[in-house]
Amino acid sequence: MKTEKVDKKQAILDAAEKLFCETGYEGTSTRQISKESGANMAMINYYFGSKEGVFIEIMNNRIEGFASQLKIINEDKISSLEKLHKVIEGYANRIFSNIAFHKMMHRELSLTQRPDMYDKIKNAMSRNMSLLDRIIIDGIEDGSFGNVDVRMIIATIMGTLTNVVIAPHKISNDKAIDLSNPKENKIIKERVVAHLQNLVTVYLTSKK
Amino acid sequence: MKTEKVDKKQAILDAAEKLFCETGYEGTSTRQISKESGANMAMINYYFGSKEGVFIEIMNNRIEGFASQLKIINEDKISSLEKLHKVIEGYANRIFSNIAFHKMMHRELSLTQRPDMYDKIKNAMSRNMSLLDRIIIDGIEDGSFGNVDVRMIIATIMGTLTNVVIAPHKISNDKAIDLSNPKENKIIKERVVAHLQNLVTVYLTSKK
DNA sequence: GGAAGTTAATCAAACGATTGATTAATTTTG
DNA sequence: CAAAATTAATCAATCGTTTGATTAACTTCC
Repeated sequence: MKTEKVDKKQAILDAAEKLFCETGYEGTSTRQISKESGANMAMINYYFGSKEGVFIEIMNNRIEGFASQLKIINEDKISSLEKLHKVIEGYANRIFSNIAFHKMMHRELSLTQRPDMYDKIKNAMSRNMSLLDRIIIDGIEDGSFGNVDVRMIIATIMGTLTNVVIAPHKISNDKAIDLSNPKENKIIKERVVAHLQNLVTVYLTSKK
Repeated sequence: MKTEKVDKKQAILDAAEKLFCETGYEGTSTRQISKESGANMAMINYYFGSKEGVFIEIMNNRIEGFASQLKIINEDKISSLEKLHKVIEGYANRIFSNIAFHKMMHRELSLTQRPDMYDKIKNAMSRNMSLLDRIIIDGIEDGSFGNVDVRMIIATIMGTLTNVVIAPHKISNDKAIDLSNPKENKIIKERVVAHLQNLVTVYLTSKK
């Protein structure tokens, strides 16, 4: 037997993330985390100090690999429009492969309380917004794009993606979309990416 | 002294809504509601049966007046594009005048649990989406609009509005937007309305 | 019109259950 | 054996809810 048994520390993180996503931070008890992970209750405080420590560790792990992928795009020698298309695709990939976490992030972000985590998430988002900001402004300055409200364009791109994964959508008039189904997930992701890429292309190049 | 004392029932609803918005449903205790409202703890169960009963009552009251305003628009004898512009404005007005509630709605909606309320909110949103759906499809059929992905347009409209009020935005590079300031609230609202109206106009009429 | 009856509203106190956290003892590991 | 990991038991605090009693206002009846 090599590493048949995963270490309890990771088991706690996995279980906690799953539960936080499903029932929220306040709605999840340490006993639930203990049960779900198979670890004794005391292990939570042993490894992470507190319930909030678990939450913070989860957020830090997730936020960590966030900026890296997108930064590379901005250094490519491609047009502003192509950059924008790539960013949209990159965002969509990230969000659609971690829908539960993305929901949780937005949920906990909308609480006035918990200021340290709030700031951390806010800063991570701000960094991404700045990247988008840079790309669009470059496009305007080099004449690729018309003169538009940059911040609102960003709100449209991020808002559309978030709305599709969070709001309850229906694909036809009766059947609800199930994004946990990999097939549907892929279809909807490509659909929203195509829509957004098309939308920004038409809009940004319309009033040059 | 006429009716100096406001009704306790309403005081509980007001206090609970404020607290639910600030700290979430699970994060708010009945004792906090009692303290904030000035009503005895037992009054919560006396009037509403349970803490969840308070929540349900709040949601019902808010959702109630939701469809009425928008329905009227669809019966106007104006073009599809004008209808769309009016709906965008109507939505924005509603959301921007109840930002805290709108945040709370989205937050509690993103929980997998609490199925009855979830369904209620979902249905209310679906009704609004159907209205938008109808307007855009009419526009496509009578040749006013090009052939676009209707559901994604709706996601863009609702997503943009939600993103602006929920995500942490900055107006310049350092100062954060404060939507609780009536002046800023009005400015940002008009800005997002102008952006969305402009966006849908350009996009929907671009490929006729 | 005033005593008797009825009602809704309000209260302090307590209920059992659950919360996050800690202890001290035990087992596992290197 | 010593350090690290894990356990069951327990902690005080807080949770949502319920209780029984009291107040105040309104109805009914003679």
